[in-house]
Amino acid sequence: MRYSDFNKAERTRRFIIEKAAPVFNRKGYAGTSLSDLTTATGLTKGSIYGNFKNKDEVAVSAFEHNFGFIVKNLLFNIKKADTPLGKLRAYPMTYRNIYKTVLANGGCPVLNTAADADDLNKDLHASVLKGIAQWKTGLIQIIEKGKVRGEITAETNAQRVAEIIISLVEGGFAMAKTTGEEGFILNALDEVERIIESIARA
Amino acid sequence: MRYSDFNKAERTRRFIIEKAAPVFNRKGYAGTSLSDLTTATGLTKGSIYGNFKNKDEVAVSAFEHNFGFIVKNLLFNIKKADTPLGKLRAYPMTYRNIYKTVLANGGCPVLNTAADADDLNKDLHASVLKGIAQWKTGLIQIIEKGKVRGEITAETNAQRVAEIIISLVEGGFAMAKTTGEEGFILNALDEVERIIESIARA
DNA sequence: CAAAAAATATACCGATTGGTATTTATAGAA
DNA sequence: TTCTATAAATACCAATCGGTATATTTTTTG
Repeated sequence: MRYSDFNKAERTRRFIIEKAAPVFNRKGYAGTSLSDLTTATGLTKGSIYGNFKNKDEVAVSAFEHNFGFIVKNLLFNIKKADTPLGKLRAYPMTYRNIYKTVLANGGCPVLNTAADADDLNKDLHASVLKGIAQWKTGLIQIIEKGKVRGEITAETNAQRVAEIIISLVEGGFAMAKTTGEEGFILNALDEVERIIESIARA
Repeated sequence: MRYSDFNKAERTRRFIIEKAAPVFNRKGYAGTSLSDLTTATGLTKGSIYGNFKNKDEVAVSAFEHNFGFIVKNLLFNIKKADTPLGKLRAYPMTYRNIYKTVLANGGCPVLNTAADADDLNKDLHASVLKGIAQWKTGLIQIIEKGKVRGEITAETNAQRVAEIIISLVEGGFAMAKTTGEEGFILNALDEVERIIESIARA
């Protein structure tokens, strides 16, 4: 599946998304202007509007691109593990692998987009909600399977643990990005790992 | 210290900050326009620019106002407690008291402002950094005092615990606000309390 | 390679942006 | 209560905003 497998329009569309993604992630939806996009891509407004309906559509595509990068890495490591506990450990492991890249591109897209899209862009907000729900459901399903298989203690409240893990990772990313101190995300990931071991059956 | 204790300019300045604070917190720096501010206050641009140098100054003042609300509540409860452990417990306790108000005003100002100010507004970013540093230092000092007094185990890494607590609270607020599910912040606060008890000497 | 189709660039639109001089209204001091 | 200082409203500015119609290239197809 090389670039040449697609026609010009599709190639340009992908090119625009790739270039726009880090800009939206850093400057936010309202903070990113069309001229930011023409600068980032080297293309003109006409070209962008020939491939996207409007700025909203570019923003949603950019978010999905950023989110997709994280999901792709997560799935790769989750699939490699063959037990629920192993799959659960794949989450903090994956974030350890990619956190530098994520921070270099402006932080976690889920949190960044969530923070500024709530009141400004309904499509973008819906896309973020879908991402969070997907993340949470994935965690819950693995934990529940772990309980069934006896790897995880029966008293474990899967939803609760899932929400705590998500909050830790998002908060850790946000604080690490804002302060420039990687310790925030690294300590958060340590804590996620500690929580996972604490619900594992001895 | 009533409103009438201040001259007209000071009263108007405070009035503008009060009205602008929730708008900036919800729409972000770039997403809030001058016309948003004139709508929110019922005043004209001339009046706003008569009391503030520019939009940046209104934004910084609004952030400090929002942050001040949280700090005020925190300090009240911290002062009431007379032991380090009690003061530490005052943090999650305070957030439990005010989380509904915080969410109703658009979420935690630290996270909201951090998320969109990083690349757009240096003054605002500096103000957020100061707030986070203040929060973290406060936690560390209480934990260290707890270690000296023997209330908290000597092995406790104060900075680590402080960063985890902050990440949990910020992440919990962000996810609760975005999804509308209070469970995120409530579970995060539960976990903060569990962490505090886990470093308390038996 | 030529013609048709599709993609990109150019030039423009009204509306809104942050910001400022200037005028009018109000508050505070005598 | 009058005068003066100050605060707020009005009217304006150039620049930029998101978006579009049209012209020009560049692909793609026969």
